Amino acid sequence: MSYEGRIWCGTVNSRYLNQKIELFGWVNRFRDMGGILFIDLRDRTGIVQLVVDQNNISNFQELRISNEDVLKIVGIVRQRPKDKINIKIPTGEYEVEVHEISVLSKSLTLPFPINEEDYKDVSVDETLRLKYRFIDLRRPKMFKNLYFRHKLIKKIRDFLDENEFLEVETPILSNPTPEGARDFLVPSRIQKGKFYALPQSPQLYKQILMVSGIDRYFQIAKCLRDEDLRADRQPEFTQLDLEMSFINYNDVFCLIEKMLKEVLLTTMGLEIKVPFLRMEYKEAIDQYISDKPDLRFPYPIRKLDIEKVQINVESVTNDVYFLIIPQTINRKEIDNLYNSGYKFLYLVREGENYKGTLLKYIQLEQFNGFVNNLEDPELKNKELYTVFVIFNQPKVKLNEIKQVLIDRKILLPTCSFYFLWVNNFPLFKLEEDGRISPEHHPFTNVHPEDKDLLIELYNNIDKFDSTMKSRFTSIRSLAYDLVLNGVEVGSGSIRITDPELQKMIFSIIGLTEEEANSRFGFLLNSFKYGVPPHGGIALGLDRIISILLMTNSIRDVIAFPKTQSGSCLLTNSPSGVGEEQLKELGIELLPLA
RNA sequence: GGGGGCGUAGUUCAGCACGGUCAGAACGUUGGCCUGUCACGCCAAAGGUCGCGGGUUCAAGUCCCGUCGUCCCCGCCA
Repeated sequence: MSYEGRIWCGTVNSRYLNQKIELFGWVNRFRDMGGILFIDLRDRTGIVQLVVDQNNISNFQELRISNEDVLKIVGIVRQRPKDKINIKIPTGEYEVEVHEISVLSKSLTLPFPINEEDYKDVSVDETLRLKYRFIDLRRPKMFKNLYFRHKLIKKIRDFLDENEFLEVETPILSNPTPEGARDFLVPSRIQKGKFYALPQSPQLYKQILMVSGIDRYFQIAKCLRDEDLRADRQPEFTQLDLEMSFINYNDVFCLIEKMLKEVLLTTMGLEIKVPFLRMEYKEAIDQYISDKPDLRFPYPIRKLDIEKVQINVESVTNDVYFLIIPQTINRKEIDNLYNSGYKFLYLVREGENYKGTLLKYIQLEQFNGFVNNLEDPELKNKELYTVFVIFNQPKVKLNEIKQVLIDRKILLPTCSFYFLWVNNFPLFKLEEDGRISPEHHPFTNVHPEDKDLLIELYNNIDKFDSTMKSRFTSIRSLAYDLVLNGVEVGSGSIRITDPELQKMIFSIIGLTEEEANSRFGFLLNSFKYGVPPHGGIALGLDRIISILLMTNSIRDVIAFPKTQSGSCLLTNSPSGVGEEQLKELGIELLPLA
């Protein structure tokens, strides 16, 4: 074998011309021509063609090569004749004349094809792929995904290292974290009846590390949440978790922007514009009906000022909203929308040509004046647009219309990747049962401009009924999300370091001092010994990688993912455990319902 | 917890709405031939309890009920 100077199949080139080399790999395909045998030998770097001539190989007749056998060969790299060059593969100018060949191991016939050509127009059932994940990962596409993931994470580590960050590992056997999801529990054998919780995030530990003066911490951290799965949600997932001292949120934004710019450039040659657009939470909800707008489609839903733009419809009793798109939409699609139940007026302008139901309710000149005054970078060409107007309906309807146009690919994205900061999330949300709970987590700092409001509401909380409690949701926090293509890919905040404020928050969310101390006492205690102001963020790496690689689900960028019911089809986890093991843990199972 | 899709040779699928020559195709696999192929070609062959269980019917891949698996979505979760 040869570790030193190993030559990879996909890298055979002129450097090795006429040299005797040793190659290892899998039989990707073979073509037996009778007296001559061509083998495409594959490793993770690619394919090279081997030529096995019966004149060179003594045991030619006994060779019973089959696909996916593992071979070791020794041979001479040759230039292929001009008319025999295969331009489809990087090594296509060369081939290896085999002098020695040995089959290191045989392979059964694969349960599904992995050759890219065989694969082109078919997608194998994912159940099968997951059961035979070891074969699935041989596919160049899957290897590419894992390779990219590796490189991205390595570059992130390098970048943060250069910026004085320290990677610190925090425990997996842990206590419940304040993220609000269900915990995975691990029974303690030594202390029967007690449980560890697997961390939903390293949140508490990283704040402790700030008290410890680590100052800049990060971790490529496994996070675990016992909630239902989705295409972009796994019970265990990987976050880039980081925390910094003596910073404000702007520092976090700049750091992440700089990091992503550098990392995406070096890993995929992608140039992204920084700084990313920053949008107030309120604005996002107001204009895009979402706290994670997809600004590849930068068309807000806006209120029409009917003082300035008259709409002569008698039945307008409520706000009028409009959506303007810088392109024309044909009649058929508009009819389609209308027939699927959306009620709207519309106007399509194409040069001096105006069409649509809105036409007879407006004064065209006035309306054009209004459109021309819209400050909308997407509306450069104001002679080509479609406007939808609705009234007496929630503006969500207009957003749904936009979504239908996107789904039907009538509206096309204006770019491939759009990063966005959504800033100043509310500090609290109101639960259905009337409780106030943290929108992010209870250590999120209040926005300085809203601190007085918080104190005022807090002082009057006893007088509030449930409807008045909703006033709490108007308090802004120093929490922010990073959004990529309409997907939340990161979340963070500036934390509370003022004990009085922290007490207030616990009190508002209904946590008694006792409960707070039992859950987070160690953190609160540490804050008594000199806590620096700090904040941070966690980026969902699986999601980011999945979006960048444009895979259908995050499963395609995770080596061994779980199915929607939380199973690993490769290992058959989760599985039952024996009586003995349960007994040792002091656990008795209830009968299955 | 709820809604929806899918489940037929090793694989990808057709067949199901209208029950009865419907056990089919392609690729793959196996055997044979072939010294320049590269998705090699040619000849031949094997291969399916139609996810599982029950029901309706003279008759069930096909209709009904249940169940299991998987995928997508809502709830939940950043």
